[in-house]
Amino acid sequence: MPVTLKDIAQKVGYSVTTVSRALTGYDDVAESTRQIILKVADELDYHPNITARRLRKQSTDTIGIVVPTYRTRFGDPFFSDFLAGVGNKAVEHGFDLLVSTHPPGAGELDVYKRMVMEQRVDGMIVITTRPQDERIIYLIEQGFPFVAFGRSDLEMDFAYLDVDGEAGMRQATQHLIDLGHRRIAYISAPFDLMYAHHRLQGHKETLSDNDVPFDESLMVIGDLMERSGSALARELLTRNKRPSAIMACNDWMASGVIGAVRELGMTVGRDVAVVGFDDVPLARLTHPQLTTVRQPAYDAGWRVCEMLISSLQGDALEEPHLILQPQLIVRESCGAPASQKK
Amino acid sequence: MPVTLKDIAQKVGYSVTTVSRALTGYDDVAESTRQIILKVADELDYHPNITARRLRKQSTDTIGIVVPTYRTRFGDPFFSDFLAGVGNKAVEHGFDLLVSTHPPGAGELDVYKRMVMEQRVDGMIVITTRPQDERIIYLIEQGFPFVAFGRSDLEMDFAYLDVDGEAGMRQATQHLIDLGHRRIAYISAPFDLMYAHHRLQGHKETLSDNDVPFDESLMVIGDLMERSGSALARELLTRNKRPSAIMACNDWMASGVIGAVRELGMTVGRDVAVVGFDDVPLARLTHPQLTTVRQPAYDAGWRVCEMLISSLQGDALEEPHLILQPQLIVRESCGAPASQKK
DNA sequence: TTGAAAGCGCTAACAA
DNA sequence: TTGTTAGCGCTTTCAA
Repeated sequence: MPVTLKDIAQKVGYSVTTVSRALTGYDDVAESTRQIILKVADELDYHPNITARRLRKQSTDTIGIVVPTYRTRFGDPFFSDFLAGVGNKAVEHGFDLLVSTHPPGAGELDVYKRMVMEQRVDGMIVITTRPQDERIIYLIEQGFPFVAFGRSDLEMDFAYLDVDGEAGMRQATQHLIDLGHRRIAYISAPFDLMYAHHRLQGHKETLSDNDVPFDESLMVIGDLMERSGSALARELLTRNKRPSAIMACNDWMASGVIGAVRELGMTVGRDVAVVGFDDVPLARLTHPQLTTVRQPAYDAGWRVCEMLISSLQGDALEEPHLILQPQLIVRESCGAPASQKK
Repeated sequence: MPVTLKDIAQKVGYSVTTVSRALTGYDDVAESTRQIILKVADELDYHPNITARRLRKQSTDTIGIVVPTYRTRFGDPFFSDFLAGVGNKAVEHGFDLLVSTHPPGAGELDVYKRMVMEQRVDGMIVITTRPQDERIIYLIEQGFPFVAFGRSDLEMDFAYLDVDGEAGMRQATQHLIDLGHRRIAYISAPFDLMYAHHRLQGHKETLSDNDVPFDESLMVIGDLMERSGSALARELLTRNKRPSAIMACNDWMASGVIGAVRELGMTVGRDVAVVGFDDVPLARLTHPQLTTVRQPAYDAGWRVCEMLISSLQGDALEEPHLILQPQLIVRESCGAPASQKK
């Protein structure tokens, strides 16, 4: 049986209240009594019952996050680093992290509702935002504290941190154009993800800035998995007028592209340039190493969590809309297109 | 303000007790009253306060897990799949998953103590077990429910699920020997991890079974990261009598080995065979594709969680010591050693 | 079939 | 400086 305040109170002969106060560090307890109480609490190895405290305080000091699990894994390897950042920040401030997974399909919103309505958590972190995001709409309507990783396309205002996908794709596209590429294929993420729009926009604008027409037929949509990257690349590269470069919306699809290029007997970086997005650890391990756009996943998780904790502690966020700048990491998977080299 | 039982009671004119009973599905409530209560509860969008229920029931329906975060990421990419498995299983049974991270260093045990003593969770999952595992000793001493992923080297008995690392390394080593390799380097995991011992044992036994002497100098210890794999490989491959094959205790180090081999101007699979362990998604994406031993991470997480939930629900585990068999996945990174091919 | 009362362990307003 | 009292929202005897 766990030790309670009552046990200590009985042993020291003070009231439960006094014991509580002594242990919580109030200054209206005589130093001598405090010493006795502390000593006994220590002897008995007392730890407060967190549930009772929560009920009384009407707050849980817990942050909720729902991680999409696609088939048998985290939807995106990006999330494990993001989650590490969130977790470390939460621990630092004494917050618990309640992680729920949700296999693909409907019912995602219910997970949020449950966390909110049953008062399991004090605030939530929303990831993989969508243009019309019902989770965000719900949380705003409920007036429930949350911070999103990613923007949305709603009228309503809310706190978020995002990585500037537009700028990221600008850098990447410009890089390819500078290398002489004109026929650039683009493997997008599904457009129900908000970042797919930002990234595509950056891509299009950069083409336009350089007077390269955007060729609709060179844009295809992948499902973020490696297989879809390789399948789409195979299709793109066996066309009559094949692209000289392929950009993918994440590193996993890009690595699939690399595999497909190899299978077709071409050489990445010479025959076809490949660019990814995210800079997950994998990107350094492909051959040739992948040129990609670095998103600071751990850092983003850390800061999103920080924003949420600040607002939970009543501090108005001095900057409720944070945009981190991604960074083009040039490795080996690009190069001047074959035609130029001759 | 959230709706409470009291609100409903007031509205329908019954006592809180009756409302509680009606909502919890007791059969000693008149059907007519139940209907009214259910209707009003629905109208008011009532959801029970989970904290109050927990305090009353003295149980949290929450499972705790502490994920080691090494620098800025999960210590092992393996964990994200494992965690997805745990999470999906927990959700399925209505359990919450409380995830704590712990940056490297001391104080790991304190995270466990806090979860246990403050009664945050009903049971725990322990991962990355060690030969003398203070966390396991602690949990056993406390009589606190837990299931470990991995074995230990303690006198005491406890429930665990493990992957048979010995058998895994047996298969891998035998594979290399069958291909004609005799000088096989072995990059171990640190020996404070229990599985490092099992895997090495499998390796040694297989050598011995095939009358290949174990050469102490060919065994080195890595830190599980890619860099250490490449550094150690560089060292091994620039020796006078260099190994014809290198086995690594996980895929990340193996991918580092592949990189080092390439840098040294040798060819993986022809000059040097490389074998990994885990079969993380990365393994299919290296070039050449990595021959490795598959650990079913998602499945392991799923089943560990299932074991824990069973025992929390009072069912004695019919099989408290589960060993999953890993599977050698032969891809392209091995081959007959160069000398044999001639 | 329903309700009153007690209490899970804690904190906090108020009184002494 | 300390104690009394009340109550967070729920479940569960026990009695009516």
